[in-house]
Amino acid sequence: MGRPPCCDKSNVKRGLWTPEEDAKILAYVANHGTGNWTLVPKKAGLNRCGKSCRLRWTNYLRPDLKHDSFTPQEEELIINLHGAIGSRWSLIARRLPGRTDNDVKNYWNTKLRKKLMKMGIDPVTHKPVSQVLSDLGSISGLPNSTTTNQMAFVNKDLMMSNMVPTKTEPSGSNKSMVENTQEDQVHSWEHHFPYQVLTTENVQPHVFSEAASSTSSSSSSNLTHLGSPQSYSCQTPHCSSFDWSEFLHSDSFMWSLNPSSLVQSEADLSINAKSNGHDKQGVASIEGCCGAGMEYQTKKQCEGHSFVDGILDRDSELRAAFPELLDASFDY
DNA sequence: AATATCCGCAACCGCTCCGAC
DNA sequence: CGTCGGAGCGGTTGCGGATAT
Repeated sequence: MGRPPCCDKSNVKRGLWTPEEDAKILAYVANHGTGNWTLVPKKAGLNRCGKSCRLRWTNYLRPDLKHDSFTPQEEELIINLHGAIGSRWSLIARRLPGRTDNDVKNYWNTKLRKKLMKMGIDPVTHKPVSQVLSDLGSISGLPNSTTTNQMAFVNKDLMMSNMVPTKTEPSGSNKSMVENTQEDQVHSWEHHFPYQVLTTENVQPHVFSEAASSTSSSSSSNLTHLGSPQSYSCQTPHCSSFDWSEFLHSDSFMWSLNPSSLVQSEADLSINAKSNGHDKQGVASIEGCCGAGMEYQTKKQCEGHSFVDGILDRDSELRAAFPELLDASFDY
């Protein structure tokens, strides 16, 4: 039994707003302020759902909104924050005065996501594509048939895009690579696991052919590796037949794209990794995520802690944090 | 010039959160 | 403590303009 609709949708106007309707909203808000949007249509003389009125106001009519294009600084901030907290658009938007969550979300989906994919970066995990593929292939103890199915839930757009990592971004906007955080890894799980339960046999050949055909030169070795079914028999980082460190080293240049890239440590990210709810903790937590993280990477490097070591450390941490994923009973 | 395709944005949908009762 | 309902959120859809054929 779901909750009843907020209004009678058959009797309210939908679609684009007219200047007259906008004027009514503006006049109402000027006189009464915002709040209790369900009453606004009636009081303002609009044949619209209250929810629709609220959206129109918050996404378009609010006087403090910017309507010009995103600046490179805003762009970089969005990428960094998305890397840190994922698609928490409202939280990201709060860091961008004059922008709404809808603005940020649309900008991400239409511009930034594609930009990252062209750079060979998975926009979901903010990891190099080859590493994402490696991660997918390295889930332990899977029979070949299951493992090949995993490939079908790899971001289709990613497969369709130019997967060749490029050292130089033509536009010169080599956006920050965000070092993998535990949260990123959790995001990876969150985004990819649900798809594993799907029956994907019909997709699989397509995906593999996409992967193979769209791959060339520098990254071809990695993907050929993945495209070979027998190579899935054992791909844990500690498996003798597969050296993850060596594998990752082949992409290490990706991680030096921008030495001044923003990075985060787990300590910086106090955000609850599983905070899918609209927790307010995240608001405060992201405050510190764009600064101090730099020190973390530098410190680690100074300690002789290589990037690959970091990945392996985090792999161990993740395995410790999610032991059920290693449990044979955990059925994909 | 006409048509098809792509792309960006505004708006909608369905869900969760959370405060009031 | 449970229910109700407003508010807010993220994902998705669909329209209209831009671009390609």
